[in-house]
Amino acid sequence: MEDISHIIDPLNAVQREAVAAPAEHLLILAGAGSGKTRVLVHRIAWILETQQASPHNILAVTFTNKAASEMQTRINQLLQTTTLGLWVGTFHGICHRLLRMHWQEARLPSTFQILDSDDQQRVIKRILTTFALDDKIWTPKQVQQFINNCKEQGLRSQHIIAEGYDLWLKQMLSLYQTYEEYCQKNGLVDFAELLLRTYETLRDNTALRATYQTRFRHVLVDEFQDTNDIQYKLLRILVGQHSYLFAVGDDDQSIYGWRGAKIENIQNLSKDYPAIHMIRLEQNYRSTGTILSVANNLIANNKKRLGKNLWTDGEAGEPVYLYSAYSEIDEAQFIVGKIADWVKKWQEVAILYRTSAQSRVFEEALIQKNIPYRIFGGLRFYERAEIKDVLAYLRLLHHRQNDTAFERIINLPKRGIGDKTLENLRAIARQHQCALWEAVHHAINAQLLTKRAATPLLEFVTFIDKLSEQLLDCSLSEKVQQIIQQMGLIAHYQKDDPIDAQRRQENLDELLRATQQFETQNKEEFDIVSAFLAQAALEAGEGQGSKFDDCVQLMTLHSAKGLEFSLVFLCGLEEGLFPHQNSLDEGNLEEERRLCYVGITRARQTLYLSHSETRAQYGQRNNAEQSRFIREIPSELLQEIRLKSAYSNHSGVQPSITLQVGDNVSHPTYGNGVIIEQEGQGELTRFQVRFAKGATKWLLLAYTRLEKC
DNA sequence: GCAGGAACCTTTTTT
DNA sequence: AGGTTCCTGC
Repeated sequence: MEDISHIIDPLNAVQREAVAAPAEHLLILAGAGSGKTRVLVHRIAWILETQQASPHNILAVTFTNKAASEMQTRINQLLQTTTLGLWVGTFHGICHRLLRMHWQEARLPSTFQILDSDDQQRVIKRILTTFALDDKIWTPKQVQQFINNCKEQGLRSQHIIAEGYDLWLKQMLSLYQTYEEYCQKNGLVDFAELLLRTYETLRDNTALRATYQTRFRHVLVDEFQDTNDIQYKLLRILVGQHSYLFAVGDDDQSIYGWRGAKIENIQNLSKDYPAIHMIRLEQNYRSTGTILSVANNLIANNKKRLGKNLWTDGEAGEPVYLYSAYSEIDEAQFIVGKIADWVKKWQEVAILYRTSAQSRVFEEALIQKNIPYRIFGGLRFYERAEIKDVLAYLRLLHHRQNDTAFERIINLPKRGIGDKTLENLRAIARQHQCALWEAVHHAINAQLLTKRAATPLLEFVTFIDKLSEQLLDCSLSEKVQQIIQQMGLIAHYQKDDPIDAQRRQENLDELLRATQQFETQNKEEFDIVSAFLAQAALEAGEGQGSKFDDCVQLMTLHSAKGLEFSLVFLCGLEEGLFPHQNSLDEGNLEEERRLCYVGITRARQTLYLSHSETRAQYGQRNNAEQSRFIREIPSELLQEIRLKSAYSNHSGVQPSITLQVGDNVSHPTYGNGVIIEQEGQGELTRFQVRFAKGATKWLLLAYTRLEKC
């Protein structure tokens, strides 16, 4: 046996127990910062180096591409050899791979295309118009959600029975069925379909199932608490009689219930695999004792838990700070002020918030102080309109029957082909049971269109055919380059929005670079265009290229999962915002609390919590109550930086009522102004202030921060 | 068919 | 407030 000390030695006793456990089903309940990924990676290395299995026998599943690539990198680092045959990937990536290999068994055309959620919505929109339903009630979004929900539960339209007179369900089912037929006919596979189709194929095909059950002797799953129904079913079918499941998860970090993740799957494991061995990783290596204590106290308020208490043998560290701001602008300025004092790397600092809309004020404050920052989330690279435009051309060149691509670019750049003409084309396509591309030829041959519509259409198809022929022997990147140049896309964006055009141009350059890179990395690929398009759909790419290597990180709590920072600001802790009103309405308070727990446990060294007494939302300024999550943290763990001024008698900060009519004042949110009227007494004194910016406001002294100037 | 103004709607996000 | 989609008049 080879020397395996390098795999075992860096681990603590419990981690070692998990990594070197005998071949059996294992559930690792790994608390935040307890070395979850490390255990997974070392487990794989241990299996390989103790020669229990070859790379070929191992399947490791993650939820995000980022997690998958990190795991692959760390495995390679640890083993110092290539691990050919080892499958590490996302659920979707792995299913895509299986379907490409077994398209016949899956009853798919070999050329099936992946529909991203944007494409999916377009298809649904199109179906909805043919149903002629009230579009106020039947929105594409709702239908999309219904279909995806069904698929995520493993249900086809024919499996659902609408009882009695549930007309809504009946209508949804008929839409779902039409959608299924449309996708099947056109060889389209949406994200949920990748999983469902793989599941069904393995379920219905004994030989294939046996092949993979024998092959994958070890199935390892990361973030198990995030699995939904179909993912769980898929895992169950992949793990055969002689295979072992290694599931790593943390019920306290389950924050994706709203998109179908089932915490119950963790409990189901013990039912479905009675012999499963449960190991708890509770020692935290990330945060200070105080931060952990805050996290533990908060999460203890949740009833639905398996129970777990994180501990550390490190220092208690600094207290956790709490700042009560007057407005979200005050909050941002305080936080950015603290960041400006930070002497280590910017990338060690994160501002976490509940909703993306909160990022703006921070952005402005950071720009003002000249601090580099990066906002995560938002539109991702391959979701950008200009990228999707070029890829639609590529799709159409490659596959003239692709209606989704056709519809996207038929009038882009503007060719004078509008909705009416397109509607006619759709009708013709339906009539002849053909693609829109062929419908154009029918229409022109049979003279079904006005000259005004026919001329640009004929021009369009001729041009595409010509371009296609011209690019036949070109490489992927040459094709993309020619599309960008010959279709006049840049000029179109220039006309559309001259300010945005520069950025779009840069993105297109980036796309070109990505295709060149893809070419060099996939030299032996037979159908490189399809491979590239699939990758673009499955890996939508980062939100924005990191313009700076070292910048402050701004992100929602959801995107912060799995990351850690020395200095963390968790802001907007207000009732209605965090916990969010919608979650409260839907009874999902516990998930919000877990989200808060995730946020707290991101911090290594210093954690600031903040809330604001007022907040501008939907164009209105409202008073905001401090979040219950703050109240659930024992006050001795918190150090308040500025006490809530309103009505607090223990604050020590008396609102000073030395202002009077005629005084020039400044306000952190509205700027400078002059007091023109006064009413009320004591804490309830109100001033009417006319601000230089034009607004005149009544302000309750207790809730605002007016300063004489 | 298209541009520009009115009405509408605002959680989280991956694949 | 801001962004998107919808509607109307040219």
